[in-house]
Amino acid sequence: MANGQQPSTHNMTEQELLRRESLQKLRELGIEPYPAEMFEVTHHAADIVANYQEEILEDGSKNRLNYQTVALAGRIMAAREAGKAMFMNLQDASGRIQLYLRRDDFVASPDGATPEAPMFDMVIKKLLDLGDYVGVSGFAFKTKTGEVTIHVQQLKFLSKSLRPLPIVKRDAEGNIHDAFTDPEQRYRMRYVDLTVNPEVRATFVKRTRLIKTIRAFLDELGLLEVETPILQPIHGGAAARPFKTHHNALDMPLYLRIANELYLKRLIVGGFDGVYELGKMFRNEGMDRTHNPEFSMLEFYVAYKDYFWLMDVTERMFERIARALSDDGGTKIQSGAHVLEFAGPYRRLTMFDAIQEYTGLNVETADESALRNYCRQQGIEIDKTMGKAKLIDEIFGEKVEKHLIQPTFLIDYPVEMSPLTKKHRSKPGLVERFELFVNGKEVGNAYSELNDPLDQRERFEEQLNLAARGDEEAMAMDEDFLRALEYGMPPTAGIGFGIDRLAMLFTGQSSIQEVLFFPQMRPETH
RNA sequence: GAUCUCGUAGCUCAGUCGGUAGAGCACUUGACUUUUAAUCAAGGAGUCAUGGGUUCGAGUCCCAUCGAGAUCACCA
Repeated sequence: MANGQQPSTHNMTEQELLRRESLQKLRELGIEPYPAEMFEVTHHAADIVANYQEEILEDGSKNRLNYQTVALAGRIMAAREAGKAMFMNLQDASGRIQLYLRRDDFVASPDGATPEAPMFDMVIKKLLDLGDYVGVSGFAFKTKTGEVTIHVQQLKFLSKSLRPLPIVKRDAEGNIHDAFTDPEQRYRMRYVDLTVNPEVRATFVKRTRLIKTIRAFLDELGLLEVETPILQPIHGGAAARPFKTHHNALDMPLYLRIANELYLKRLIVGGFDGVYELGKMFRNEGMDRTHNPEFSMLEFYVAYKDYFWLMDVTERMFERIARALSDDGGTKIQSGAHVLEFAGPYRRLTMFDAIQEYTGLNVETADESALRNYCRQQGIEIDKTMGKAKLIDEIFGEKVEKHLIQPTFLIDYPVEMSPLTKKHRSKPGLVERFELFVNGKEVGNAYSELNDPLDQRERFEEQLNLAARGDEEAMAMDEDFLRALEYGMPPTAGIGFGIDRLAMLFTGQSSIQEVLFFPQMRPETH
């Protein structure tokens, strides 16, 4: 405690009290449980386990060939006493390795051992608890059961753990016993989750590899990584409700960005050929297993390109991600019952053709009332405010989306739903837009960007009409963005991906909370 | 936001018809100098999420609140 107060101990559990007593006893013995000086780590558990070598001599004895002097640091995760010897499992960032300690090795230990409190019997056997961080030094060997083990000659406390960790055990068949599984506790105490559930750690390592792969790909493509404002005076670029805040010095409202699209396009106006941003977006909407109020997006914009070019680039990027994240370096990813193939080219299907294929309905020739009848007949929820474009979108969402398992580009959307997208070069009423669907879910959204400033102004005005009719998600007029377009933006292709969704896809997780270290939670009540 | 399910020891979970709170691991004490879900013996550990109600009596039945999960609605 900062003010030197002792925390009250009256509502601590038995085990917490015992650990505090152990801490006190260590101090009384002159052993500092939280030493300041660094501990020099020379090796990591996984490397030793993987690379230890020994040879059998002619007389049958063994000769250890490497790791004769090692120092490791980590948490003690298991301990098995065997008389005057002891086995422990040490867990460091690389994995686990077994430790072997003998009483004889600690009889004359310089580390605070006294006749009244021998290092082994008193300190190691009694005052060392599971979860403590220790530094150990010794040599590697193989036990007679064949497990690579560190024969510990010195042990140093690095940090005492005052709370018992959940004990997760794994038997010889690999079955996990007493796993720490309660999602609430796992998300609230991710540090505990990461400590005891190695597969959770592996998921997050994969997430980072996903992001690094994307960065490398886009850097090689020659795009410039940029940062744009998170606090925006006008929230634009997407249809969503924002978080609102207030800047005191300027005495003005600000919004946490729901998208960065309009800023990235300003940079294309400014003369950059290609830019990308990886960052957090914030949307003040409902939460469920695919939505968190803050989430990560990748957006990139490239001048002189169109949406066909983006489809090619997307195929190459996804193939590379798959190779980086699959277990075998291949392009296939197992996801539930499906094996997803990320080697391109992906199927390209117009929205109208997709609906025709999966419903038999020709939405191009059907009029609004025919679509309404179809929806009613199929039990698709609709309301009176929905125009033809919205009805088509509803039919697609209900009847088609779930069938798009293998990566599929769905192309050419009605103009009404895409206020920032260039009109189709040859199909009236449509825009040059695609969404990428994988595993029945949308993972990316792209288009040939609208760069006609007069057309863009009309689209914003249509949005204002929607807002006037009560649409809380309609976009606001952004005069500065229009001014930028009036100066001239080259033809540009742009695309956005939900990074968390990609992380879920490539790690086989069905909840966004499993790919966010700290998903949003209601406050704990004590 | 709606509906359903759940909340019991540090962890994972039992708890029958409403009748003194249970197990395994973890913890404590003891035995064991190559064990490994170590084993063996003994022991301790609980505001049954919180607050009300019904009842002679509530972990159990009822109501409210808090938290979580699932499904739906909205969205990426």
